[in-house]
Amino acid sequence: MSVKNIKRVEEKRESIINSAIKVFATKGFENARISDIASEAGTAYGLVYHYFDSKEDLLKKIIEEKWTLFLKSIKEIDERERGFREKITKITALLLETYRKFPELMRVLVAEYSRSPRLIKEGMKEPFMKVIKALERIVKKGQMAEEVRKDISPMVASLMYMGVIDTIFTLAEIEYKGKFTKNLETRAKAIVDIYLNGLCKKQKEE
Amino acid sequence: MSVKNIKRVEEKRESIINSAIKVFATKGFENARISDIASEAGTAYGLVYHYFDSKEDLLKKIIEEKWTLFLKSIKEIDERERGFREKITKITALLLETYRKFPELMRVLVAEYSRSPRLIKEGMKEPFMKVIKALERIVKKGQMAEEVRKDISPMVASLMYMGVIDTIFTLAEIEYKGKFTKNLETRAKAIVDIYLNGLCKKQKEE
Amino acid sequence: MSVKNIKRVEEKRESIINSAIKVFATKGFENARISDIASEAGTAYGLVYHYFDSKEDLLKKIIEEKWTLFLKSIKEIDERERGFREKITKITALLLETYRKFPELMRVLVAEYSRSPRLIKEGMKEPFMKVIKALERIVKKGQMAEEVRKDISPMVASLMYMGVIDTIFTLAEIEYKGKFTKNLETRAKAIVDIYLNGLCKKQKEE
Amino acid sequence: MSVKNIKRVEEKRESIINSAIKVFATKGFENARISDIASEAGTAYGLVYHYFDSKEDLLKKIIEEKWTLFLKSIKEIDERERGFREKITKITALLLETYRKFPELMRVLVAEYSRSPRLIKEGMKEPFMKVIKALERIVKKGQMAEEVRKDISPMVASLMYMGVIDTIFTLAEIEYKGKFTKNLETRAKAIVDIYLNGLCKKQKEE
DNA sequence: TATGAATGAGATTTCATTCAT
DNA sequence: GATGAATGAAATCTCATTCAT
Repeated sequence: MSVKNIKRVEEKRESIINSAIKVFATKGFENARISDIASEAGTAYGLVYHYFDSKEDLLKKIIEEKWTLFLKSIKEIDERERGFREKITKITALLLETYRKFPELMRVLVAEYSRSPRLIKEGMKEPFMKVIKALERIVKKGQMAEEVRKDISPMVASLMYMGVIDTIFTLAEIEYKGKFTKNLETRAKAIVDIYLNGLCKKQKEE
Repeated sequence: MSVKNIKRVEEKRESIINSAIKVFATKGFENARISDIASEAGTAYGLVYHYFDSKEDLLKKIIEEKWTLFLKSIKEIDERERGFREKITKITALLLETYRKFPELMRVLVAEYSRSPRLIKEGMKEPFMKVIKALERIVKKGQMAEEVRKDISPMVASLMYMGVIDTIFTLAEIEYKGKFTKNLETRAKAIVDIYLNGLCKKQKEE
Repeated sequence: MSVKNIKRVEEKRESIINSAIKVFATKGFENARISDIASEAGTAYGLVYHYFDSKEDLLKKIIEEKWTLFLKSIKEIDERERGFREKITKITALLLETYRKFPELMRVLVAEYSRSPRLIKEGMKEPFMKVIKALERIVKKGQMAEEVRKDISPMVASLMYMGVIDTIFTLAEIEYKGKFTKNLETRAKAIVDIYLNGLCKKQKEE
Repeated sequence: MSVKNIKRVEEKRESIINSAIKVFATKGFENARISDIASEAGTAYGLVYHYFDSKEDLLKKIIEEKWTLFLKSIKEIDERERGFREKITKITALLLETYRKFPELMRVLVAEYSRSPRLIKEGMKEPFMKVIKALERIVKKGQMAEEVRKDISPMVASLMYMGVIDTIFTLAEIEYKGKFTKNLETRAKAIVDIYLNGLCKKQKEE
């Protein structure tokens, strides 16, 4: 096979993945039809089965590939940035920027973890859990640097960060119908700020 | 119809609702079959259609009825308790206690809002939004009493509180397989504490 | 049982029959639900089964009872009137008048014979065939009186008369939406006139 | 797709249509099951939904396609033949010949108009009404040529012609169980003759 | 690779009918 | 008589997946 053909094949696969993301985000996994995805990608539906084993496999590959990309970026941010606040700020900026560009992608990635996790088939939570683990390491370093409270388990702090991101996207859907605006960005920062500094005013005696 | 019969009918309806909650929580709405719900309730599947128009109607009624109960309790707590922290603590205790007793119910109620809201059919978000509105009033009072930061919009604070609850249940699923333990309770409190006081240590100069 | 009760029972049965006629005419037999008929009659649907064995039995009884009434009237007209034309005119007037008063009834009676007759369950064509037989006798007398062509079999002439009636009702439905008007009456007479005198002008040499 | 494949696909579709005609004619639309049609056509029932949207769509397509064919033939006859009687004779011959070859088809086509027209879903009466319109033009020309009575509206005359056809098929069902015989043909001609020349003897004084 | 015809398990929903009260 | 809860057979329709071309 020529190099050009390999590229064309890769493009086709990519195109199916992107269509699947759009359809999964719009209709949800159960209501997404392979034929929707195929026609969105401009191919015959039979072709989907050349690249993926099944509809579930397609979702699994999306989750795996995309979370793995984030994992890489998160690790890079962890290495590059100094303080915990800076790291969280950068990671949030990355996720928001991705949402701005590919809102459907983020909806799929986050929806698929925040649904009742027991429903998630084996092999789909691993990529997400790796991200949690990476976040845990960041929290731990923050605790060692006396920047983060030590009475909170890193796992809990990480899971809650993902909840924060989920909340931001829920807000985006409810109030902004998925459109990214300056206003939304401001509110997103406020949500992260609650996570970091709390909703209540500092109590004097502390 | 005799009083006894009315009661029996009400029990049957209740029994179908409870079975539906269990099945929706276990398999998810899309994968729940009416026949699962019926056999769980010990009735013929046709009977489900005596009480509910469709599977979707069944979910809608559950969401409506149950969130409405919470709405009532939240309003009572708002009236009874003084400070913002006390109110949030009491509401959280109520939700956790309900989770302890009926984990499937809480999974259904929360899952149905945290799904991409666009997927939720009209008529299902209203009850949830009423709860958000009730929380907003609580936040506003907290701001007026100088207990809550005024730079956060009540709507954002309320939505984030629901995200906090969601995170608690996600944790319960991931780490405790849905079983309620003392340990989980402690961690739940920690999560609410982050929401109220922040994850980071207080900065001296502030 | 008191006389009053017998009457009340008879009224109930009548009321169910009339509701059934309305519903059968509106939705067709297959799409008519027993519950439609019952609620139209203002009773519980279970009660229908006190008076009739099944939905099919209900239709059968309607066909039988109502066609039998017509059969009686047709025989009376046959005895009372002299010429063939007079008899046909009187019978047509009777059917039209009934249509004016109870269009649904006529739609049910005629629809149930003009549908592909093979589909009609045993026991439903008998009453209709008795009417055909009565018409045949009228035709035969017309032939004996040299008023009716002798080259047409009475059975064919009778069947065609029913087709004429059917055509009138089809016209009423298509052009007048089932409302009886003076205009419709004029056209109905024209249709019967074609039946009696032909559509074409008389040929001179005949 | 190769030419051969296109042909095979077309054959399959045709085969489903023909099976549907048979089943609709035998059991009636409401009682016809898609699985009956499919097994009659020797395919899986799912395939029916590749070619048609629903059972109703299948009937609609049949009505449309087949009446449209007749419409074409009727127009041709209108152009080719001279007198009104000749045209009616030829059209009748066409319909009878089709009945001889495909009795189920004719039963479906005619049954679907003679059912209470209100029951017929939108989009099904149009093709039939086009035929009526074509017949109306034929009647009008007959009137202009002084061959047809002018006191009859062309619409009424056309509708009645369809009633005549319906009567012929009813006769065929009742007396000949759907088998086409010489005898039936003679009687069919008699029925059309009544339509053209009337059932009664010419009155002398006219 | 690419296509889309073909398959059939499986789900929802309807509703005539029964029957306990 | 009257009611309507309960039953479950049966029908339509969907759609993931296979596979011949």
